[in-house]
Amino acid sequence: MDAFFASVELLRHPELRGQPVVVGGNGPRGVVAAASYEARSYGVFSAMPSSRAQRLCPHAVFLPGDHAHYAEVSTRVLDIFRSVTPLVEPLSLDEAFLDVTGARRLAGDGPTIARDLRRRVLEQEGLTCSVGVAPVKFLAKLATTDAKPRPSRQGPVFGSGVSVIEPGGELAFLHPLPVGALWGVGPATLARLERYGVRTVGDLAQMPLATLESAVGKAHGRHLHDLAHAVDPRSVDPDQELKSISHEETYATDRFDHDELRTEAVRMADAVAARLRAHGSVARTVTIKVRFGDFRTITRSATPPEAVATGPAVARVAKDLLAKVDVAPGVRLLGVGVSNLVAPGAGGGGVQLSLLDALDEAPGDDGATGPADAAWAAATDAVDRARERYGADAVVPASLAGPAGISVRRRGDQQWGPDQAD
DNA sequence: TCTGGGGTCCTCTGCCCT
DNA sequence: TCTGAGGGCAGAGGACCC
Repeated sequence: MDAFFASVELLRHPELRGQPVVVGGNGPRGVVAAASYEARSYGVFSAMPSSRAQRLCPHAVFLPGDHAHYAEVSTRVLDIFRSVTPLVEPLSLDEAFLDVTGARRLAGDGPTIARDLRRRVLEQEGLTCSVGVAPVKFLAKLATTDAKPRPSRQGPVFGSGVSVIEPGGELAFLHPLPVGALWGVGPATLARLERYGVRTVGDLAQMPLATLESAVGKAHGRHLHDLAHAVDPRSVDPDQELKSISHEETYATDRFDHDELRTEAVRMADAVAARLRAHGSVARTVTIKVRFGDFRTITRSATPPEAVATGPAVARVAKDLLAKVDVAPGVRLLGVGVSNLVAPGAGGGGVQLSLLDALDEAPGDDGATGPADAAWAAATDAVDRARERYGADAVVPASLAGPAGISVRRRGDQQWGPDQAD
């Protein structure tokens, strides 16, 4: 999708058409999530600090972003894709790979399907998208970039919207590109490759595999070597397994108080655990992430004997980890995550619950005393049902519910940085 | 200048066990 | 009993992606 979040906002705010529109965090630590092509012509791009975007384009309209709405639109667009082929692998809210090999008899060749999809997305959702057609995944991705509109001083320059790499034409397309265009070549890898005089993908293709492996590591080197020769054995996988779930937040001002951070950890653990249960999994590993005021970032993780799935259980481990962190320098960001996901009761990490545990420890409000998971199993189930019916804030950990109540942030509520008043 | 949130994958290191 | 090698695993961090 082209400038997806900004384009969706323009559908809701048609009066803003033709103006530079920026979606993202508006606070001092916010970043740009998406910029319309008008804004891009001023040098505003995704992931740029909002403060810088404001300096570059002071008359731009800044919108806070609405993750839930974008997810809804994304689901409808994916439905359009799935009407052509079941082999749709979403990459993010605004990108997906489609394997249309089996659809060609009914729907036409790749370029025909691409043009048809573009037309239908525009007709049904009012959004433009760009499509790359190629024999392998990473080339399709590069072709998509090639098909996208380009910002210019005079406004966006629209291309055909469809870029095709025919079988046999892979290397002719690939080798003139800058090596940074390859997936997996970020700033660090680029710097290393430049030391070897590698500028283009063609340069990379000529580099001996052993040299490349010693430059960037074995696995990464082999991978880049394959890509430079247009080799990409990955298939389109519509059932990608989720590996981890996390929730992190940057604060508008640094936090120094351990108790306050503990409460924050409980809130995040609750949100993560809710998503974990919605996914039908339990987790073996809990990780916390702490970013200090000087941007130094540490992670601490633990794999308790029993897998966890409830807010109090995740919070218990997170708080144990947090207790060992010196927060005196000031905490800019705190995060709680779970990984090593397994099915409930699966080997090596089922949630083994003991009645003695339940009797031993009275359920606390925030897991501070280590409430037994057994006692929480039925309650957690009820909490999930209540939230499903009455909203995410219907039931919250007691430690978070002050006299005036509290708004519990959920996924995407603060996707692009803290608010001004946060 | 100042640098979000949610992910995946890889590498390195230290520890434990054989 | 001690020591070193090697494998497996957990933990930590880096790099990268959208």
